[in-house]
Amino acid sequence: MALDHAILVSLLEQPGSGYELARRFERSIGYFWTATHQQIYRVLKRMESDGLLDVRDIPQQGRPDKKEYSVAEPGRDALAAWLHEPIEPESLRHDLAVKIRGAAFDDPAALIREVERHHRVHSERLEHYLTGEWRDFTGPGAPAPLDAGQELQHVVLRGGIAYERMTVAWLDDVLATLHRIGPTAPQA
Amino acid sequence: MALDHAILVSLLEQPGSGYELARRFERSIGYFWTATHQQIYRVLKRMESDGLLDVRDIPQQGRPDKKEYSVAEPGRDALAAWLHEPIEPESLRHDLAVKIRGAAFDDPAALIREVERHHRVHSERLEHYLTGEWRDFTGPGAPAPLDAGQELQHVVLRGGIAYERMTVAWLDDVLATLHRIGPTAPQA
DNA sequence: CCTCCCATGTAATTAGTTACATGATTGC
DNA sequence: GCAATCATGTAACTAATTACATGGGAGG
Repeated sequence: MALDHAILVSLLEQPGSGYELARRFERSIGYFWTATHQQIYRVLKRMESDGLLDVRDIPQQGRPDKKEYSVAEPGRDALAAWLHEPIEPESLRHDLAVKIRGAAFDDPAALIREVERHHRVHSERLEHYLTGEWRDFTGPGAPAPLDAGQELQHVVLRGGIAYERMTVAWLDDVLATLHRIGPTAPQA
Repeated sequence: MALDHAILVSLLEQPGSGYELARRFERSIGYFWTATHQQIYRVLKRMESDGLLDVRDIPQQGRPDKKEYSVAEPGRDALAAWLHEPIEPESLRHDLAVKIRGAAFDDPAALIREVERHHRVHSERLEHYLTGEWRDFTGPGAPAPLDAGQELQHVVLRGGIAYERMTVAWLDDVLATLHRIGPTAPQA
């Protein structure tokens, strides 16, 4: 149920509408948690009816009206409670690794294109993160010194950067391995 | 629906019972895909009734009888089809990162214990992977040269090792950051 | 005109988690 | 006697995905 908590954190950082949250889940928060707008609207509704969130109708001109959600006191308490209870170190779910092991029973060389595609995507994400880091934390326009919240955002971003760098390097390794084993007959 | 495919790969590598699969999902396959026995039994039943798997009843003495599943021809085809279609590079779901950003609205220092615990778990996983690598691929008892399937298993394991190493290093960074910002009043 | 952006949602389905349930054997 | 391992499952619930649905405004 960490989507609830991710929403609480995001709304504490900045109140906003379901649409805005959905966009954030494609960007900053989305670096370590994903959610679609359908899911977000549903959860917002539930959390609001549970009293964890407040809503305000905001009429707009030239665009549809929107509902701005913000965290109510009980929501803040719920987040604090979650922060104080331990969570399980999560395990990966990595489709591509399943594919790579599965390739032994098919043609490993046929995977090269797919791996190259993933390599491209992760390289782009890395570039994107690095640009954001420069803009928000390490470049000349960034605040200095950073406050606690910014330090925490930065260390999370550094985690994303480390992850993407590691992944790109591993995909290089995978490609080298696929080329090395070359075209082989699938195993029985 | 990658659980289906993970099961197909695992059963191609070695036929086995639901129980055995559940154990593998705590070990080798579990490094990059998780599943509980309940889920596995349900999916096995579905895949068998869809004709993707064959079952054989194996009576045993001194232990409960078991059902040994193996991949049928249509299952092999289904796996091959999946291997040839592109998948989305997956995004992370990282609870701890949510917690770290959330700590800005609570007491960051209270997270130190939790982060240390995660650090311990990931260090242990790293050790465990390295032991397995030595046993199966790089140590004196390992086969040489490796065949294509073993090469692919090894490169996936190297990915797990790289992931754990990266994570441990990042958690060091997180701990240093938490210590640096020290005890602070939560933000508005 | 067409597409993208803003903004909201419902409905149906699939996947995953948690709790409950049984029962023999092996080792301490 | 008690806990762990082997072996199988059902039931209830929660979470996530996919498809469908609407409608105005802005920009090329």
